Amino acid sequence: MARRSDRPTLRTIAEMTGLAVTTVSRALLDAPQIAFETRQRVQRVAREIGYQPDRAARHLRTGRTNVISFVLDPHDELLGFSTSMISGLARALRDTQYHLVITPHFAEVPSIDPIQYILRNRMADGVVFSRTEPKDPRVKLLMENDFPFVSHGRTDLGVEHAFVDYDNAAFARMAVERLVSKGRRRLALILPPDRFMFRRHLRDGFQEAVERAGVASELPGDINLDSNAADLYAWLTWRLRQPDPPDGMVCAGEVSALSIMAALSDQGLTVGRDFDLVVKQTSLLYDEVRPRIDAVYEDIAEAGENLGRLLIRRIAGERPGALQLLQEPIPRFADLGHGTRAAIGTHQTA
Amino acid sequence: MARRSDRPTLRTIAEMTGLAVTTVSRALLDAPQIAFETRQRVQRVAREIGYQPDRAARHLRTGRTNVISFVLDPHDELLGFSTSMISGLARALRDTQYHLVITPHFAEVPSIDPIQYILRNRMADGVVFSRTEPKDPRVKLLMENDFPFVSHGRTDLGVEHAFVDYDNAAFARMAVERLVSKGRRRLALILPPDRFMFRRHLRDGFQEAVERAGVASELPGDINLDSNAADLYAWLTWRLRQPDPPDGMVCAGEVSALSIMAALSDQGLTVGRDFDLVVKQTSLLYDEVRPRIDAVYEDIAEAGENLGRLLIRRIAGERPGALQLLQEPIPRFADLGHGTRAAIGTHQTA
DNA sequence: CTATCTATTTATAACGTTATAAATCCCATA
DNA sequence: TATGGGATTTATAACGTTATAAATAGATAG
Repeated sequence: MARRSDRPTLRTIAEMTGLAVTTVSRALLDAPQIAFETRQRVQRVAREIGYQPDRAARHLRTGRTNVISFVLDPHDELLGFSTSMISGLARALRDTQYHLVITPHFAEVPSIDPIQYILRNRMADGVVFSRTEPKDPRVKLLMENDFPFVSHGRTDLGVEHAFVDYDNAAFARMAVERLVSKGRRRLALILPPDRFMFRRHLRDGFQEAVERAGVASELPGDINLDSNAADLYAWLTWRLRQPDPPDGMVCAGEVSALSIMAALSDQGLTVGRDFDLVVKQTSLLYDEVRPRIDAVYEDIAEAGENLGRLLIRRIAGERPGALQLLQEPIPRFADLGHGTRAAIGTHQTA
Repeated sequence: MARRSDRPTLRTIAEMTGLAVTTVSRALLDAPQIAFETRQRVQRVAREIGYQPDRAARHLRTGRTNVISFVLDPHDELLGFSTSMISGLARALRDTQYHLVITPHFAEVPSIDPIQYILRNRMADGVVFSRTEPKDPRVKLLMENDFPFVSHGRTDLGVEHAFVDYDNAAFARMAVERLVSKGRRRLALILPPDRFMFRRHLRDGFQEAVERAGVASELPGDINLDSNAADLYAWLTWRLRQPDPPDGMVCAGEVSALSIMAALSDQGLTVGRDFDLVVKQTSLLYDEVRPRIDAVYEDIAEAGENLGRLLIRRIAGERPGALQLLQEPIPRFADLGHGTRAAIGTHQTA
């Protein structure tokens, strides 16, 4: 490891140029009151010797960490959700002063813990997190502490805060309309667990659309997107044998969609002929799945990029109310021509 | 956000107790030369007012960040590999002075970038990363800078460095022996891409075991674990129609295993009757897969925990040569009774 | 009662940076 | 030749911590 004295500091540059440390600092910060020529010279020398400002000293002096933290939820890690999110965040932070640092969160502790950790230890200047709840305690805590954040998802707290959300209600409406247009008349909806805010949006959009279309609908009681794959499979297998089984389904999770397709296939039903399914898709991996299913795409990387951009503006002091974004659903319906080959999941033998 | 003055510092405690700042610092650090009674009093006051040492000031003064960084590889994110790893690392760091911070790495940049980033910006006191290569440039760079690290995987650089690795050769031997004991006589092996070190271990173990057992073997040329799922499916479908198709297979990735099973099923082959498959498994998700397949488990969380522990000892100055660990494979063969129900993947209708 | 030692506490300085206020320089103006 | 003023540079202090050296108090020995 480079010995302490090896690392160039402002003082090194000051000695090399014969200027005062203060002048060097200001020259590098593009502060006013520095002669153009001086600035040039200082910046050139800094570049030549590979000067890198000391984060700790900066942090100590300015109170700013220049770090933005993303809370990594282990539930989100399947199928590259987090990868896309991180990739989008990094894109937003590129060419800014901010570093991206990821704070892990563990399923066994309350969701507020990583936030408290960030606040207590001054790990960052702002934070991004996912999976909001209607009365999200993280949002409460952060607002109390006047700490900048942008949540991925809305809340029902009656306070204005910065967020980026996907228009799940629009997704559900779009899905229902698609199924109805394909002649389906009894639709089921698989929802995320109770505690999440986006469950409401999905349900509201779904209800609204089925009522408008005048078709029958149902919501399984105990089965949700976080259920064990086996439970979902078992439930649907059972349900398909009951009277008036659904002939169309909306599902907001792609892993669950695989279980649904497995159950359908095992019951002798062919998707696209006896049954239709619209899935919310966040990865491109499942473009490979056969039979081809209707999907509505949610661009997580774009969400990440927007979250990053808004957070920077929030840290700069903009009003939270002005930093709210709703992402539009993008249909990738099967007949629009996506995907190419069968690979994962249930295959048709011809 | 707590105003600067709100936050208690050593000075706050010094004023409250009437002691000097230095004394307070030493009392909290459990340094020698402090009266027992003084130490008690200081620590009690610190606890009462919720004193939290300022990381930046500490870092500036001591040169230590008290941070350990894990480089998050997007390739590893599928199926909870990273979650398990992070969870194990966090377990190792609990009740130590160290914070865990995750540094993202992106597929489009060289693997050395995040390491360089950590070094340049003094992001951590030590680093853990995965997917080593025989001549891994990260290992070289870190050794040159005498920067503490433990790699997940070995290298072929001829230098002693700290690592935790899974005994992939033993896994491959175990898999071959299992297949042979089930009567298989023509075995194929699906390997990771060329550049990874563990490809060699897998191949060596496989070769050794097939030679000892005297059975036929083959390795597909262009197909590997990072191949597109569709390519693997297509290759195997083609291969099964050629002369002398394999009747047993070893696969070191669970996602690929699904494609293999899909291809087998689509060719009318039943795993367990016409064909056998041994998979290296790192998640428990696929306990649900049917037909039941033979798996050998790799405990990633345990690897993470060991990586964390060894890294702390490395930072404390222990010789790298003394910090090397090989993890033993754990068989989870189907007849040992794991898993319960069909759910994801290819299902048998009867 | 003074000198010496030990136990404990404290003053000082420094890590590298930047905010503030003060100083210097150069030139134009009176 | 002063004088004012804008442009530029610099000295000083501070962020919160800890390493080092110095100081103090109390106890023991001579």
